[in-house]
Amino acid sequence: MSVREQYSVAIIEPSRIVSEGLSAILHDSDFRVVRQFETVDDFNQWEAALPEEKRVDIVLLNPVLLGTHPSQPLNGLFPDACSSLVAMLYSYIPPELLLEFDATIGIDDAPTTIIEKLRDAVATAAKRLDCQNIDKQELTKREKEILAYVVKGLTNKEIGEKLCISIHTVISHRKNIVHKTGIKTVSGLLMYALFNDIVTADEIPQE
Amino acid sequence: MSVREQYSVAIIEPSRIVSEGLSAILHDSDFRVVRQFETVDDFNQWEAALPEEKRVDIVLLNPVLLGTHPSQPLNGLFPDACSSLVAMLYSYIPPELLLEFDATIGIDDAPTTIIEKLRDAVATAAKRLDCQNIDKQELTKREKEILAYVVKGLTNKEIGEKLCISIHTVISHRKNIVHKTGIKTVSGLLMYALFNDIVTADEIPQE
DNA sequence: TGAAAAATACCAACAAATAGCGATTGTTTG
DNA sequence: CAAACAATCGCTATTTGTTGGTATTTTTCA
Repeated sequence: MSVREQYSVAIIEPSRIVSEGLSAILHDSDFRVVRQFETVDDFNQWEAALPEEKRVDIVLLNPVLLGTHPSQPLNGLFPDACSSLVAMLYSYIPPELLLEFDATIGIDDAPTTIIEKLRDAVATAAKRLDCQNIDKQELTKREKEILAYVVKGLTNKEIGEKLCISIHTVISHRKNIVHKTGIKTVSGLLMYALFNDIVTADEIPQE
Repeated sequence: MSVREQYSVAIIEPSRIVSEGLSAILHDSDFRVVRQFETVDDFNQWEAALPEEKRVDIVLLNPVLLGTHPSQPLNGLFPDACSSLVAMLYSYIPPELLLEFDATIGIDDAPTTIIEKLRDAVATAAKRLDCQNIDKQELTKREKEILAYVVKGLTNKEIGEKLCISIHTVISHRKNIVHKTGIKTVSGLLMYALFNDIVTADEIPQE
């Protein structure tokens, strides 16, 4: 995936208006919409028939299509995480469902904003690939979730209550996080979390 | 605002369904919905006529009523920030618009979740008031020195050894730092230290 | 379908941090 | 001078985190 290349985009979006609008906006950019789908199943069917190297660079997906249940379909969607996943938002989506997306586009975003966000998303995906290849050990989804709460300053007990798991489990996850990253201090973990897009700076309570 | 008090709530929400639903859910809690409005103007008119001490504890507001323009109406809404402001979300709202809210309620939140979030919101508002009253003081040179070591991940004992002072002194300094800044978590302190040029990012050990 | 990985849960002993107290010694400053 | 502040040190009690285990259930995937 070189820098000056045109990036291919697939849109999975139930609303034709939104779908067509996005296509129009991306028409004059270096993002090329190769196909539009109305359901995840349609997309999966199409994608399955594709050779590995013809996979799209970006999948623009409306999270409502995933239902309220968390990330089960997502894991199946991108086993190798070779594509960048971007959420198209115009109805309320619980924040925890958005964790696995590389970016989110709002219904009232300006065209320039949208393109900018897509650029960020491919960069994030590229970084994620690097991390997978280079990094010794990637954190699991659950571990990232725990880490996010840790650097936000919640105690183990609070995290356990929030995720409805025992404090022992939280402690176990923390042990694994420390072991995998080799980072023992909260400050170091915060830097790691910021650097790896597990949290953003504005999520850290300054009070 | 004592602990066992009933908190008064005003709802500003264009959808009657949502508005009534919230009222019903809060009916059996210690939150009392005193009035429902469909526009911000309606609310402002009502609120203006109220004596200071009769202001509601919580304003539950649908952010769509604020338009896409950022927080101008919000500042006017609560000049003294005596109330807690909670967002009612069921359509997409740009994240930056949600910064000034003490909490956000999603359309699919369970009643217990809603009540929990409202409780958090009043706590946040109370803390915000405290911060405003005890206006922030500057840290002393020694305190900054301690803070630098804290965010670098040294323990109190290590800091004491490094500076050739007792661990009790370190603890005292830390207490003063927490009290002056109002920041209790290491992550928050790191952000503070970075923001105030007490440390730089590359000084934070990522191991 | 069977093995591996991830998530879950628990224990015990120890280390570290926090809260709430007080107290002494300088230094600055109105 | 007296008051305010900074820096130092001390105590007790309690909470929270760390470390190094073991073990079960669920999920994933080849």
